[in-house]
Amino acid sequence: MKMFSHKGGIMTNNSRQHEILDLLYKKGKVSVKEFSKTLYVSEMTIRRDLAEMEKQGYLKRYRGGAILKVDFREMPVTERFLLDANKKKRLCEQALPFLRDNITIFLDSSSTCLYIIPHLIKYKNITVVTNSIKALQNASSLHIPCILIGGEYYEQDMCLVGSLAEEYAKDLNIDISFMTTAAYSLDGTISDFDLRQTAIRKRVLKNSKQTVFLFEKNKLGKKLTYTLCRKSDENVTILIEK
Amino acid sequence: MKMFSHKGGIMTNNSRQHEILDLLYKKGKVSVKEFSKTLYVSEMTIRRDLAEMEKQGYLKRYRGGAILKVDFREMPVTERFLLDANKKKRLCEQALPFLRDNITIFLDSSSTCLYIIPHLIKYKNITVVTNSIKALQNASSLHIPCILIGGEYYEQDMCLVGSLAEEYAKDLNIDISFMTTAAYSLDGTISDFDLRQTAIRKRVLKNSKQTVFLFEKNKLGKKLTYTLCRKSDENVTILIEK
DNA sequence: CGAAAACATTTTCATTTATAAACATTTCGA
DNA sequence: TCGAAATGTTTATAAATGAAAATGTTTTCG
Repeated sequence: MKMFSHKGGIMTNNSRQHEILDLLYKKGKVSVKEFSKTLYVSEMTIRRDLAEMEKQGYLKRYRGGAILKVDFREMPVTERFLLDANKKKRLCEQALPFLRDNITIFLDSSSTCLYIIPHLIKYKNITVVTNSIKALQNASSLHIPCILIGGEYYEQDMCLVGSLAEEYAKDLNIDISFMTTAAYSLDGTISDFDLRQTAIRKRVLKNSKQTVFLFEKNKLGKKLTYTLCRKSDENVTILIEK
Repeated sequence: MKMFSHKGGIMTNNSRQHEILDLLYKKGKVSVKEFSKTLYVSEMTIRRDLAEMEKQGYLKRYRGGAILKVDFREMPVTERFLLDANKKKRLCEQALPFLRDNITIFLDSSSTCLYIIPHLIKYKNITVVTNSIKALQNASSLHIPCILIGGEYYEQDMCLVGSLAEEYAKDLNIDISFMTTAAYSLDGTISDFDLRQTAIRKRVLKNSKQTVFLFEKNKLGKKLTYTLCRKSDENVTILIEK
């Protein structure tokens, strides 16, 4: 009974299982009943899917349903997480048209970029490059191949920065980078208050064919100490929360 | 391997227990009544959850409710970490004489090496270099400066390996490395079954002034596919569980 | 202080609910 | 059209739950 191939560890050709994951990412936690009603299949079929997906590490079952497989200490399933989560999720949906098969993407250490990850399983042969431990763990839990940029650990942001990280990033060639910073001003300047984060983003940007910035509304109209780049720069795309 | 039965296992099984933890995070201390009303289950069910979660060390019960455990952050990260914890702790104590102020040490991705970390706070100005996400997080949570070697992520061992990692490791100079492998044979050969792990250890060893190996008894008398080094090599010290 | 009242917890048991296994049916590609 | 895979249905088994009774703990007040 080979329901779907497992090439490269990525779930490539079972659309219902994709929908199960999408639903899970939308709600954090979904019951077998709800899956069954939403996807118009019997509960038994859902259970079979869940069993298989759990075995492959895509999610965690609990009696009655399934729950996202994330480190719950970092990301509580309830309340706060789910609140801004919806905003960020919607913002990230604007980034989807940039995704395609067979590319290497960079995700920075912002929490926003985490919401791109669940969509990646729909594509074949995507490699994630990141300096973020959370992005690493989330992507890897979906069996997406990951490359981590090393360096000094910056605990607060759970990411790697510093001259070592910049050095390491030099050798990596990225198709599309996804990033956020803390400020996007009216005149099109993208800036941040953190020197080291800006430095590594700058380095990655230089090595990326294309860079997509994702800004929530509260980042607009500000200009901070360190400039990363400008709206008008080559290969820079800006997406703003609607 | 015994998967998660409802008692004794990791609690990712039960989504209500996540919510209990979330609530506790928010309020610090919550009564059984409040849990019951908030989560729409009987007090009896809450008590059963609390009992189970207390047994697993996630919280402390008191008459009428529960309190978040202060040392929650120091909790065992995985089941494997817990396995033979005392043995590993004792083994690591043999490594303590090698520690001193103002050095850079390497810790590999074995669970054994994690037990060295708590001792590091006694010294001034120790920097940890590692390719292990767990070592990174544990050391960093004690405010020990950490440098992570980047590379391809190997989810199973939560560490970074591959040619990139080896490349990165080239530039790092280590005073003392602490490592384990899966086999130490009678003729003094240190070997392992994992090619990529062996490769990165080999690279680090080459850049270390001194390397200390830690072996549990069950690693003795075996020889596996890939040789890392020999007992007789320069600057290699071997410590064996007593 | 000490007994009774008030309350919390544990134990036990019946009920509900979820799951998996076995079997039947449908779907879809060769 | 045939056969295998996917899905649905039925049934037994197992697990979770809540109610009630028994036990244990704290509080109150004479």
